[in-house]
Amino acid sequence: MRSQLARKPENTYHHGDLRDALIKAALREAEQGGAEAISIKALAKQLGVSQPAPYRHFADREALLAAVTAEAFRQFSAMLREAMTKPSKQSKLSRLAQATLDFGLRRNGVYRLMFASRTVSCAARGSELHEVTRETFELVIEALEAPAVGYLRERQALKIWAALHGVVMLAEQGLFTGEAAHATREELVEDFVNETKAALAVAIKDAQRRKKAGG
Amino acid sequence: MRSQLARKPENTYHHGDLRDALIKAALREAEQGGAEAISIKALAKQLGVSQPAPYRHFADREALLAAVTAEAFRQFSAMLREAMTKPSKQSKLSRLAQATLDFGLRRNGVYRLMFASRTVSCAARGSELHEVTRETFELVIEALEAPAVGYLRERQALKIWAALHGVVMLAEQGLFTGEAAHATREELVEDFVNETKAALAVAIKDAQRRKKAGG
DNA sequence: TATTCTAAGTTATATGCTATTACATTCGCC
DNA sequence: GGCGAATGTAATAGCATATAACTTAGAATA
Repeated sequence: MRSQLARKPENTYHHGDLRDALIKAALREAEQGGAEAISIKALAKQLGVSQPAPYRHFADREALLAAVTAEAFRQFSAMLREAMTKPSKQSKLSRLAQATLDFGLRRNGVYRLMFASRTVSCAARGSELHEVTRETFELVIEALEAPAVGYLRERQALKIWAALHGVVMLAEQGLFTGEAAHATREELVEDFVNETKAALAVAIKDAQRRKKAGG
Repeated sequence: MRSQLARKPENTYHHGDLRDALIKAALREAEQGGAEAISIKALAKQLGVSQPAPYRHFADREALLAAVTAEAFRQFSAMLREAMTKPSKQSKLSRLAQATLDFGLRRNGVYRLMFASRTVSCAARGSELHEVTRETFELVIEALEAPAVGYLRERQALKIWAALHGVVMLAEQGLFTGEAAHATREELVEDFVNETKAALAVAIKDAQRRKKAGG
């Protein structure tokens, strides 16, 4: 590893860290146009290597996309983690929700790469990509700040996670910009967050009462 | 218009209805692989016309995708309408929700084409595509079977719509198949439906009470 | 009915991307 | 210092989008 730079130093045969540079550059390209915007050829040119060089590091385009998507999930997780960690008056869940919405709208193309492409759903169990998606979901569970009672927590995590993704999707589809949309994305997200908190509180209290009565 | 068939009759110079045949064939291709699976060249071959023939009907690939997506929305709307219309013990909203989930999972590729591609978000206001997406959303509002009180109805429609899309998305990502997912998609959808009904009932009663008190 | 205009098709071709093959260079290890 | 593996390059095949120039059939009208 001679270089951490995206661009290859001049007059060198070997790039130094082409694999990593490819992933980073591809992520930049995906920022706007999603997976479609990622072209092996264009990346190679951009990084100053020959067109087939990337194939030394990735079997084919799909493999590159998988690696890029995994990196995107890591960045996403890091961002969520940061949002959850920083001191704030708001709850962890609220901050996670806002961060998700923010990521989905600001980094539109990357978001589509992560949640709306065939790449993820085709990821084999045990693959790097499959792992990072699971790890991200763990963060959602953590954000609930609730004890594990049966699978109540997982269920609520799935629900709020689904709702958040739905809001991002509709926002990108333009359903919030029409005349009929007299609810902001932020309002809806806060609604979902509050409903989740309420449902979780009720369900857990209920489950514990039942347990006490039964034992 | 000599022919409604997908395939061109033999020994004819003109196809007869190539535009329509292209849209239908493209939709078939998208069924599995989404937008990526749609290739102008392949479609032309399939329909027995020369490779550039489609360009007589669509300026470029994007234009074809837009038309295909619009057709997909029409089919989707028709399916929702049917689900809502048929006699059943369940509420309209419940049936719409189940139909949406069903469509999203069965016709995965088409669903991605509709809700997860750049095509829709780039559709200009007033375009055919923009219109059909709005019409579909009108169905959701209708399914609530609630009177219009301010924008409460629109707001709840947006919420349930978002939630449903989120469930489809996570299901396709495989978050429901892991060990941690001890909630079925159907359960979650029914949860969302019930919450929507409850919230709507409360909000409308509340608004009407306030109106009576104010007047 | 013959003519002519236009819509819709054809062949040929330019350009860009993926991917493979065969060859070249450098790095790291012994 | 030499050798093998890793990592690059050049050349090329194959497929997709898109355009240009030409051709045919259908329809509209004199």
